[in-house]
Amino acid sequence: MKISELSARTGVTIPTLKFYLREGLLPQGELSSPNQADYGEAHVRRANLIRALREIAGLSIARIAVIVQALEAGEATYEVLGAAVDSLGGADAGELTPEQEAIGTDLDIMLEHLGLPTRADSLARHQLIRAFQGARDMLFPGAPVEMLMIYAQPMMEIAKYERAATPGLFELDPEIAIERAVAGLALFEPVILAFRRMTHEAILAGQVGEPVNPPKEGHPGTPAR
Amino acid sequence: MKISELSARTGVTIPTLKFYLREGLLPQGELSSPNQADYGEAHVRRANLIRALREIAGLSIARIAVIVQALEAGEATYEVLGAAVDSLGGADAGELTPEQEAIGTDLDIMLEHLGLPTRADSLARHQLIRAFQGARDMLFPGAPVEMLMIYAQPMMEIAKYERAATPGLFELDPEIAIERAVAGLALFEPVILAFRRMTHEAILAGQVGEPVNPPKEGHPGTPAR
DNA sequence: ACTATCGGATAGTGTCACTGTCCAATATCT
DNA sequence: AGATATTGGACAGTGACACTATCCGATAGT
Repeated sequence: MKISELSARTGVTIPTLKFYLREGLLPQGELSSPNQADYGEAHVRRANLIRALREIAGLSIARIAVIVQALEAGEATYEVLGAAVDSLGGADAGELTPEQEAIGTDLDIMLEHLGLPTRADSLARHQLIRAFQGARDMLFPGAPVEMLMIYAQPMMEIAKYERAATPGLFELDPEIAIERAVAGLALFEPVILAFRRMTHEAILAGQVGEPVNPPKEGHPGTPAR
Repeated sequence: MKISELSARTGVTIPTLKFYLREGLLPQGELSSPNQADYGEAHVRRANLIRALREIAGLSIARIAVIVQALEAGEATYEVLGAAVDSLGGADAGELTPEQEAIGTDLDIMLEHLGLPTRADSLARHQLIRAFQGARDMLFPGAPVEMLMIYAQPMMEIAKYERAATPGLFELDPEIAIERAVAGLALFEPVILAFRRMTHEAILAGQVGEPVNPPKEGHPGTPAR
């Protein structure tokens, strides 16, 4: 397929597709003549992934490039997902202050209790440390990392449910599997945050304490009470 | 205090403070003479709030301005929090497509089951609809909104625990209470997302299925199993 | 008196994510 | 075959954004 068809299939304009090609987000098409290239389904999927990561997850082109390069390098699935995890949430690799290192030490203990191992070079860990420090200093000075348990346990549950909800993932083409894993990681983040925000708004409006109607049965999720 | 001291207290440079004053994010100081203004503790708190919303929550100046103007107008607490909820997550007020309206109808039913009322003009609802549509179309075409139950219930639980963890909130100066509520809403978002990302990475690395160590007892959060 | 700092106004900077224009070389239609 | 449209590629331009820099005349502190 030619670029105009790729544009029509994805809803991305031709100049923008050319920009993505230049930036290496989209692999080059196969040249059939000096000025004719052929694009395939992989390009359609990739273009959709890029748009989703940009518009829904809000990632910068530079961060998407990191993820895409990991994908492109044909790295092991968990390495690509590691790149995605590091890119989401937008922290850089700067050094931690001594105070942040101390938080990190406590955090590692908590993570071990939770059975949640962490790469030594995990940027997500840095992001977590910095975000916790910022939130704590502003809102709960001196609070220990254990206060994060109220977040860690439900989020781990969510992740496990999500994994359980996509059982056949690795029977797919590995490239597709990785793209789906990355997309799932990024695209449900706004959904998750929206529920928390809406709940807080409702609580403050005095409209939610305990649920008015008991939660439906049979749904996965946090068991009622 | 003068601007240089405000700068020293908050770590924000003087040109940036001047910029925030120009943009109306920071209220003007009290002029004691044509070229001397006096800033107080409220300015320190406000500057810290602005930096936190910018750097940790990643909000744009324009969105912070909306929140601050609601604060400034002395509106009721839940209205200010509503402005914050609408500003976080970065959706604009554009119209929904018919397909999105249909999702919205289903969503409203689900929210009612959950006992989670929603403002008619809630931008968070729009954000949720759009994010769900994007994620669904890319990953689970045709899936019903009920799939969001696995997110809704844990997030509602988290919000309720958070509220329970700050019992004295409204015995504070209302302005401080609102600032804390807004900050808490925004600043823990990266924390929440980090735990989900880290868990997915660990699951994919094959290191997490059921927790290696049983969760500690006595912690709030999703009960173990 | 004199240096430093002040508030305020205006202009400039760097980054980001596109977007526009131009070109010669095909492709496609008639 | 000829006319028209489209292609890939290079490169310049745009508009939004979040600051920074510079200048000014007026005070504050010593």
